Amino acid sequence: MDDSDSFELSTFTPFLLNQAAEAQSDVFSPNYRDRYGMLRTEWRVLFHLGRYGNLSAKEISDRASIHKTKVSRAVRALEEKRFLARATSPEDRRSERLSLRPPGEEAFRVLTGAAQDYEAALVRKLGRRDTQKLKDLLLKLQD
Amino acid sequence: MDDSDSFELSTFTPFLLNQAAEAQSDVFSPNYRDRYGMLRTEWRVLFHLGRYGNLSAKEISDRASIHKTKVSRAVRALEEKRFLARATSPEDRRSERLSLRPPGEEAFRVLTGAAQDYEAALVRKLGRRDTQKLKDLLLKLQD
DNA sequence: TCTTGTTAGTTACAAAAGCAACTAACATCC
DNA sequence: GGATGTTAGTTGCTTTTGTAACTAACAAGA
Repeated sequence: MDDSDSFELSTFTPFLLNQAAEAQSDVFSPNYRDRYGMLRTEWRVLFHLGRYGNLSAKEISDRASIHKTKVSRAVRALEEKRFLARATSPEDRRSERLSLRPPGEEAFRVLTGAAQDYEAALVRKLGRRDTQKLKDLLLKLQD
Repeated sequence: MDDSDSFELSTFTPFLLNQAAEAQSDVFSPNYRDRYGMLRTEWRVLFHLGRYGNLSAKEISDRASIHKTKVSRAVRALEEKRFLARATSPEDRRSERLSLRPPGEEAFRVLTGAAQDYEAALVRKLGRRDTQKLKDLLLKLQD
């Protein structure tokens, strides 16, 4: 058998990664979608603000590797939901300080709880060592 | 510190998976995008036909877990590139047998080669054992 | 044969993402 | 101070995806 015959799709890592990422997203996305009408990017932005405090859109974009236009739209959506407030930064008026408002903080708590439950279920499924191993490898993959 | 403080984004698996999947796709996608003007779904459909022989759209959809509308559009795009041919199935006229034409087979060979190179680079980066471990865990995640 | 239900594949419309161009604010250099 | 370049964020337009409705073919039971 030649090379192309022996090359199984199930061994092609980008494909596996994509499948796994979509499958996991399908499992978790109902938490933010059904309950708060949020998109994935909105959930990620909310998470960053809740976890790391007030940030600018640029900082979120850099930290989370999300394109600035996606962040811009997510911020507007979260603002319309009254989940966050914007305040022009005094030292640089191009930039805006984003901060969660009480409903946003509440959503952050609920979703973070769901995320922890999700992780706990993952540990039950893969075991603690393998779960950690998976994360380590995924992190290593990003360099 | 309370729970929400201690929950790091970098430990949330769906986020890590998504980041890693996007990063790997950014690395590999130029192979099919720049050279053949293909989208990811087209590459996946091409791969299935090249690797597993003639299939129907439904079979590809099931095997690859790609929604039938995405498969339908990818098949049309590949047809327009003269990469595949359709033939109504004799035993069920709703279904179409899809088969690669010579240019499609050529693209399949080229891209499969690139995929093998990609995997080889991954093994150099993570090591053979860890690469296999990663794949095993990703597969296990999909149940 | 005539319902009733299911399946393969396509299409139409809406939602979302990607990309480039834009504005306004800053920074630097002369 | 004025020209030049850069940065934060937004907007407009195009491409791609998601969802639901649709057609045509099949299947099975009365």
